[in-house]
Amino acid sequence: MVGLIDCNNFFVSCERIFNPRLRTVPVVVLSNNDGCIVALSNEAKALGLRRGNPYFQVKELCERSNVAVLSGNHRLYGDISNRVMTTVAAITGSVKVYSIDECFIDFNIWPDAEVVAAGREIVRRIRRDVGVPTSLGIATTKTLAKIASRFAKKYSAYRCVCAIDNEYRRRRALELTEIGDVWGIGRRLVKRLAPYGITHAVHLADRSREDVEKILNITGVRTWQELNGCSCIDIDTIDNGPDTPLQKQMCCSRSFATDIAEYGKLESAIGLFATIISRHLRERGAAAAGLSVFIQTNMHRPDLPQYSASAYRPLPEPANDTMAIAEAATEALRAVYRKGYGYKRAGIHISELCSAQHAQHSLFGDPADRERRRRLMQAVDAINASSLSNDSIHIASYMPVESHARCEKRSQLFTTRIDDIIKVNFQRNGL
DNA sequence: TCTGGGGTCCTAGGACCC
DNA sequence: TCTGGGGTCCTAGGACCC
Repeated sequence: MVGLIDCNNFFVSCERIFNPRLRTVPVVVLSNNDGCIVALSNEAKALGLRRGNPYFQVKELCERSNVAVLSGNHRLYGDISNRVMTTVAAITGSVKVYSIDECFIDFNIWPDAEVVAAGREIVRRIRRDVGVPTSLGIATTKTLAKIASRFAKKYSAYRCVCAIDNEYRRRRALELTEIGDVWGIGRRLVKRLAPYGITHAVHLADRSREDVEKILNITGVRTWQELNGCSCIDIDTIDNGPDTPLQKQMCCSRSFATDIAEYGKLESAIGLFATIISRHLRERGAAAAGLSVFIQTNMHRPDLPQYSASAYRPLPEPANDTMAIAEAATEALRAVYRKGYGYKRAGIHISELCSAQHAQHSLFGDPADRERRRRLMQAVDAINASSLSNDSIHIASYMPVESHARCEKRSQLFTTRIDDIIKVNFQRNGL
């Protein structure tokens, strides 16, 4: 048996830990730039708000209904996520982190009869030790566990834990689950499946393997197998131990608060992305052999001239130092930039990651220079880590985040910044 | 006259996930 | 005025290899 822990309305729940006033009112959390809603409390959902709503379209409704509106505070969410995962690992011995708010747990360590009780204990401990409400689904495959966790969240009678542990419950769950709610079936596939009368999970599960392969493809067949109780999606590929395989791609991109037309401003934005992405590379002990830069005009404004393009640049040898990345990225930017457009979004994308340790050096590179750069970046990282801002030292062509992104309603860094720790004032003599 | 069969790697694009 | 960001896998097609 495998379990899936899913944190309820995760970003909102993180905010509610440190701000009890938010616990009784509808709350939404916005994306970068305060653009869209990315997380909502149940009260906000009840008002008709949905994930993905552009904020400007629902701003009035939010104000009218006294919705608490927050900008995303991702350092806080990352830290709370770590606490959840650590708490689970302390009970179960291991945990497979799937996303910031989800993890898989191996339930085979308990006898079948004790699975639900063990699950309840995990949920209780996360609530008590971290302060986040969660839902737990338990089943024989990950796709079924996902379905079970939806039931656990949706129906209070389950008291946060739902196990699909026999054939009757599996059939019943598949009958009640719409096909679009199945893990791996998105909007497009819902449309593709509709003409075949496949509207619920049970319809897909009951088709033949050949049919499924014809209508979908090999990934569809895996989903079909999982729905039928045959486990075939490997969680070892999403292991998180020290031997975690390196991810395959990395991307850093942003939308701008206002369109950018001047090349110089775009170059400083690319300088920022280069800074962020090379820091991530160093943190993971990885290096990039090449990168591409993309720029895009505002596609929500068809009345303006549209242009989007990307350009690839190889690096002379795999690198993770900010200067080398920024240099290649700037060169790529020069290749794609066209005058006369207002750019809304830009980014750097790396798809050739390798381990920095085992990188193949260039025959013509200078080992002494390589070592100097490595030590320089080490020093920069150390200084930036010890300062309150992440970016005390940075390359010259760099634009601080605040200057181009809106994040007007961000909460404090309650758990990761010393100045933001909650202060409690005790008063004596009944005052 | 006639032009195989079995591979790999890379890229772009499409689909999905949270 | 105003519409997120960071990933994954799969497929098809082109270029190349022996």
